[in-house]
Amino acid sequence: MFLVTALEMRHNVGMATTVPNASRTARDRARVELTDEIKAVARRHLADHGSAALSLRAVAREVGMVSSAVYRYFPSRDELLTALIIDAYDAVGERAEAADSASRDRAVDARWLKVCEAVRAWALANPHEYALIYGSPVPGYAAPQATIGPASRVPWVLLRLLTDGVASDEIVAGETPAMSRTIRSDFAQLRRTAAPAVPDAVLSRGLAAWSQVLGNINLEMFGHLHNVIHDYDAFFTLQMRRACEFLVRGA
Amino acid sequence: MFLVTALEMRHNVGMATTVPNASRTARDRARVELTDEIKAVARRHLADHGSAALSLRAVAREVGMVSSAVYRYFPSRDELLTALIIDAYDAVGERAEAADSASRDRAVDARWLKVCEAVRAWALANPHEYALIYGSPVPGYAAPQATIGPASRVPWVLLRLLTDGVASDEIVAGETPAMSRTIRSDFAQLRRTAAPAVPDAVLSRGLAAWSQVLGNINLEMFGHLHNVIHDYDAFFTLQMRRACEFLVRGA
DNA sequence: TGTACATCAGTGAACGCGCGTTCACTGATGTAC
DNA sequence: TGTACATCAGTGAACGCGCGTTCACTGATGTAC
Repeated sequence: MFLVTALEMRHNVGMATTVPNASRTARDRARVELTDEIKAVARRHLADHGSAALSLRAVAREVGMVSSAVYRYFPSRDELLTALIIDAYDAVGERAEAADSASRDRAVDARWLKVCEAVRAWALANPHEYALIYGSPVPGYAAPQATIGPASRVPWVLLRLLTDGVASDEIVAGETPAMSRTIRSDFAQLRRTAAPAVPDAVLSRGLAAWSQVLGNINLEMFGHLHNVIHDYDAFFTLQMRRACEFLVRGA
Repeated sequence: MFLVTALEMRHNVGMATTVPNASRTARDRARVELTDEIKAVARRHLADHGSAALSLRAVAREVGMVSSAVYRYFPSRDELLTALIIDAYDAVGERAEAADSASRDRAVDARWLKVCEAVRAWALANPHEYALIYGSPVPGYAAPQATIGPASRVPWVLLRLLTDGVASDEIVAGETPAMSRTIRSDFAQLRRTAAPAVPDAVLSRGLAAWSQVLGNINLEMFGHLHNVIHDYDAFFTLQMRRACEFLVRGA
């Protein structure tokens, strides 16, 4: 969970997606369209062969270009990967934000559940993009600064839910477990950055709930529940419901 | 979490590791040693370049063989990968079992915590082997039957702890959440296979605790807590302690 | 509005590389009599 | 114990493949006057 401040967020969000009508010349429009097409084809290749096997040449071939032409759009294979990673974070972030605002008038625990289910639904629909951002990192690839903003969108939604829930007394502080000074200071910084007035105990339970979301999705998608659980939908909802309840009740 | 019955377990466990003195001829001993050396080198290459980039030729070069010679030991690159996966499952399984038996005389929640910490310690010490088995799957690679036994070792330890805890009343059933018929039948089968007399509520909480172990390790190892949490050791222990308490107390 | 120049997308050949796998072979090690 | 034969590890050349990236180029699109 990367985190940036709200200001940085506003600056970063949406920068990765295209800006359809801002540029007017035919050349500019063609450039935007082809950039998108390259990314779309690359995304499909990701789904077929995984991120490590993503090949500029194969993508170029399918787009109908000669391989060197792709370099007019992305300076290297890694930059293309970065673009895909940013798009993936933005896509799941958007789903989470949409799920949150669609349930704006409901209780905080119900909204939390909706957001978690939106994340899972996106993951199931885009397994390789999910693996790209939440699975094992691509070997030899270091995520650049530009990914931090998009990567923060989901955590941001969750932290705002915690903040709202604490403010409205829908989330109770509960017992504060013993914790070291370093952890308390980490939580204090998190509070300052993104979750005003949310007590340590709630932040801790919030992170636990979030780790359970990703843990469950990983177990499910990477086959570790094979032959154990058969109705994944129901199982996920069951687990998330309980995690939610624990989050808001603190016990 | 794959699962096999206890009988299959006994049959599978240890089959992947070497059998030092069972074979006597110089040729056989050399074969065992070289097989191990190839795997050791391959493991190191895994750590350097990731599983997708694991190259038979590179491994052969470092072992000091010509590339085709490796085919005397592994019929293909995928079989070598399978061997590494089995070894990884066996390694983490062994650590979990050792942690469990080392704390045999303690309370069930303490033992659970020890097992979780052993899994994390192994993951931190062998990040790429961890990614190999609990990260995103290797594209184009389908795990064969032979991995199921070793993959079951850790879940097996945890399920036995649940069974013990329920038997000794250290784990209380707690409230049983509403769940669908399919889920109840999945739990019933799990109970039959591996966790006699453990009620649905406890199985459900147990799976939640396990998903939290993997969720936390993923968040930590794959960089999603970067700049948020600084003392990962303390954070993991804090989260696991709370997960444990919830597991045994059921609320 | 028309022209001269600048910008830029896309081409095609080339560089140098590493990969998995097959195959016929040599020579050392093991086995049966 | 010695010999004839079978087994098997390792060699080296070859097959056919795909990769990322560079480079000088052509021709179309855009811009300034």
